[in-house]
Amino acid sequence: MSEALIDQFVETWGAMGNSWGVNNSVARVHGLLIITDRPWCIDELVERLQISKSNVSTSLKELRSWNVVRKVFLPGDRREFYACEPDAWEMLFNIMRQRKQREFDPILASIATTCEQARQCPGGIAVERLGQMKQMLDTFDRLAGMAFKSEAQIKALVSLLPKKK
Amino acid sequence: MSEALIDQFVETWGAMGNSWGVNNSVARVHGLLIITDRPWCIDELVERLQISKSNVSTSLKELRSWNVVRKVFLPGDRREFYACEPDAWEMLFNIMRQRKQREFDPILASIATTCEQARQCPGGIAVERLGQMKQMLDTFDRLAGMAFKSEAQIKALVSLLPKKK
DNA sequence: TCGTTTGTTCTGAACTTACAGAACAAACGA
DNA sequence: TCGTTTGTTCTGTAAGTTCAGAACAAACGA
Repeated sequence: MSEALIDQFVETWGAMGNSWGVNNSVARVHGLLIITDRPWCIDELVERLQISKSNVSTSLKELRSWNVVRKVFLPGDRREFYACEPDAWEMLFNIMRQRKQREFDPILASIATTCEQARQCPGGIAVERLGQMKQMLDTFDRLAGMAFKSEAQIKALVSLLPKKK
Repeated sequence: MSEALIDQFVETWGAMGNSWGVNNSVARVHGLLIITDRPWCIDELVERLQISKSNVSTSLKELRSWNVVRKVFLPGDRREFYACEPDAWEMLFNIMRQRKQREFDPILASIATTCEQARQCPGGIAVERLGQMKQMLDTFDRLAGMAFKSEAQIKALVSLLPKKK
């Protein structure tokens, strides 16, 4: 019975991954590690999720690159086990940090360059609009920087929010 | 010369779309509308971006569904023109609202259900962990709700942030 | 040393997505 | 009315992604 609930969560997490550009297998592996809250080795994951070993292997590599999963060595077992980051907020922050670095920073840099060049030679370009965009992205950048630097405060702040409904 | 700068921005915006799960053509059309800050009709877009009319048409439809582009009628011209939302922050908020609705809310609902069911029958599932996840998503939900309700305040707040660097 | 266990990377087939061009539909003017 | 302009939807192909299985590599014990 509870197996079905696990599946339910794993599939939901997979769907979440899908809408956020994360490969389905990657998200499913992650979901399983989250919901069972214990280390799994590759073959167990293959068996449980019914996907190939290569797929599991690359998915775990990906998850480690996001700092949301780490290797765990269990005494007396040669196999490598994998466990997910135990703190949900920490997990979220790790993902956001990585995404920002990989997907946001280069774009901000590129737009800053364009903005600089446009100042010299306007032409058909809407310099004002470009500036507005740049300013918005800068603000985003600053906010993210602040949040990542004072994670603890953010979490504390969040915990003070009025409770649901 | 400035044409090249426009291209530069359009490609950057396209890349941004890519990393956030938005189709490249859609993002490029959007980028062009943003950076030139004037209404374009379909054939102009076809000509300028060198993509097919069908592609432009569906891209515009998509952009309208995100509330970031709207039809504009120019007096004395039968054609439909398209212009993007003039305020960058408004644009961002519109996108976030839509994405939350489409991609976040259903998942939160699904996890809430799982959470409820798990309370009744724990089994192999880590109820505590599931609760933690749910709580995090709830917080996110609440934050978003607050932000969307008091958009003006958020913008005001943001404008008070210490300036860059 | 060699065989076994464990994990990673490569390869091609299956599936999915993107998109140009064709077909179609609607609005307008003659 | 019919032809022209404008815009949308359909269809087949091309391009890209995903993933199982095969090949490979490394670590360990005998």
